[in-house]
Amino acid sequence: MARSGAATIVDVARLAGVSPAAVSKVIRGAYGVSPSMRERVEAAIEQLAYRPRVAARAMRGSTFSIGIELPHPGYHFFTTILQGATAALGHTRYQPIVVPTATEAERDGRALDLLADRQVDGIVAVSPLVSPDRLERLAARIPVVLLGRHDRTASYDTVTGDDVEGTRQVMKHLLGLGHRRIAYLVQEGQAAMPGIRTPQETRMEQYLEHMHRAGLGAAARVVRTVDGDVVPESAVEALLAPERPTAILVGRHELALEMLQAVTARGLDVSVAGYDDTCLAGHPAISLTCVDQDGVEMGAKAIRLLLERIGGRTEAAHLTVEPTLKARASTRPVR
Amino acid sequence: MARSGAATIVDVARLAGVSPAAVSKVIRGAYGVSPSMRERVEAAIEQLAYRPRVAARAMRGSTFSIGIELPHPGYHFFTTILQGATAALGHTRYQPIVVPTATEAERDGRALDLLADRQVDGIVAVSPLVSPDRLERLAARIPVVLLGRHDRTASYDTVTGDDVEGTRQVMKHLLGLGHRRIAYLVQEGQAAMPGIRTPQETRMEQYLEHMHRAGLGAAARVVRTVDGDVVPESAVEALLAPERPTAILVGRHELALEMLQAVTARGLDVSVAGYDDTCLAGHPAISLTCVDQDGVEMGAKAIRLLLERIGGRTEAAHLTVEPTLKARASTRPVR
DNA sequence: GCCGAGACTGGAAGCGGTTGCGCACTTCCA
DNA sequence: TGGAAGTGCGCAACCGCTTCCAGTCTCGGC
Repeated sequence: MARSGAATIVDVARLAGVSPAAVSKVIRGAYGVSPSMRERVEAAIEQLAYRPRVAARAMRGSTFSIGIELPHPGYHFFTTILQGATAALGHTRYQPIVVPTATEAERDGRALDLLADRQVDGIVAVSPLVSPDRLERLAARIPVVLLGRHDRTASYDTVTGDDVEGTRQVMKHLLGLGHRRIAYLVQEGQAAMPGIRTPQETRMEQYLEHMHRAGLGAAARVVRTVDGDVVPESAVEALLAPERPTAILVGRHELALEMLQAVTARGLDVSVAGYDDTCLAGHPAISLTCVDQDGVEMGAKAIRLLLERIGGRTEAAHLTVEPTLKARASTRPVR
Repeated sequence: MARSGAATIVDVARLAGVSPAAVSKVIRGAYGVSPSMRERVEAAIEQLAYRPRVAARAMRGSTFSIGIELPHPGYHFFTTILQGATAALGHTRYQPIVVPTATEAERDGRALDLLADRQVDGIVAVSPLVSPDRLERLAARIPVVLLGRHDRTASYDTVTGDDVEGTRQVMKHLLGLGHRRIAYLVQEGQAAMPGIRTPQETRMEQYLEHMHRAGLGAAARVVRTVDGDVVPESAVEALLAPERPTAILVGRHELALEMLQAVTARGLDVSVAGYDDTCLAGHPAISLTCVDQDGVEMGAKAIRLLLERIGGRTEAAHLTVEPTLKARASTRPVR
């Protein structure tokens, strides 16, 4: 036994009367072990409660772990992706490890480096704000799947909600209800990253496009809010002052809930629609219309792509997940 | 350069014209390096974009990582703890890694083993359902802090919400509003683990205690629901049938929201109070009365205890976080 | 001028696994 | 019966970093 008290592969080998190399083969299910040896080794492993150390394996072999980079664990949509991913990993030999990017400073991809330092076998990243060339460099060494990126590259795979279609649906819905003065609320910092097309940016562009096509280009109005959880009073005022829109489309779920609250609190008849669904959007007391992206599906697809890459696929894959509009009480016909 | 393309400590040493041992000392900030050597080494590190591999460090030294075991990332309260923990880790040299326990099967502590296999320097676990002796064994090897455990042991630290005080406050609130027929809704599987005192169990006991003391022992009524996110129709029926209580206390936030929804949908005048606060509980359209536990504070305290342990403390510490009652519209005076 | 203390620095031995390769032993076919 | 092919297993060399320890160099005090 080593000093730490835990058994090593040598202890197992000694007890089973075989070489450490043989034990290694057994635990990896590698070729070239007789049933009798396997049996003895497995008994020894059991008896010593042996567990291979990930670090030692990583020195030469594989860590059998998938790194998931998750910004802002408090956002419901992101945890949905996480659920899908961990579920998809369930019956494989790979383990998920999550690195939360808590601070703003880490959003630049530092968290991805941390995962690379851990020599994970693949990375699922939800970071929309990392520069493409940084990702290129990373993907050259480790399989990487990006979620929600609209840039297509050969070096990493992507899984993206169809923001064009989602925006089309919700705009059609609002226009169909008779709305003409429709505003768009977007999170600052999400709409203007050079070289990166974030989902919120795409949605905003599509919003403008649809307004234009409906002959409402002059009525289009984009309000930006700071990067954070709350809609500042100034943005609310900007939107709800007289000459206000009759409907507001919001780029991110949490902000939509806030906006809806602000509208309700003022007793105004302004429709609000958002992106991403949660159980609370469906709560009768809230009933927020939104474009539902299937996060579980997205997480699962990301893992599938990653495992394919690890399995040897070299050409890039780009998957799209179709959103569905959940029309609820927060959007009403214009009076 | 190694085959993987990334620089190793030897590459840095060669470029800087020093020994690998010297580089190691520089990156660890260890004693015994001259300013001039440090300078050269740092330049070489910069030039090669060198990053030490966690696995190799783990072989002899420390991984500088803290493992956080997080059940059910979708529950808001848990992610709050995570936020507090990662924030507290912010300016240390330690990195958080999160292992989500997605499936029911993993709740028995398997996730803790996975963290141990990674040789993390410490573990924060939110798992209420792991047996104490399993934790003892783990804590003998690695510093462990448990959240929300009411069992006090010498081998691991705990951070716990004061469930006695929290229940006292909400019961006083309900009794003060004139409620007499108060029921308690608890998640099955949380209230009857041998040898483990879960928060929900403690709250239930306190509820019964307060009912008794108020001379309402006969009116006390505990309804159990299955272990999951939804309150099954049967439990709702059991609670809301004629002869129903005038107030319902719920052991977990998500269930309280559901229960409130069921009550509202039926147009009944039944007060509902829950545990844990979220921004949505405070949403005017929902306005759920609840006992607010400061998850950020709990996460931060857990990290502080862990760092103390890593720093050498040997005697156990048990911290309590005081909850505060957020009285809202979901609890009203009994008619 | 010598010596001991103190400040740096590097050599080499691990840490616990994996892997390439060779050896011994069987089996198969001519 | 001989040799080729195949199977099962172990030796030893890593993987990249840390740590122990010994060696060198400097410097001040006697």
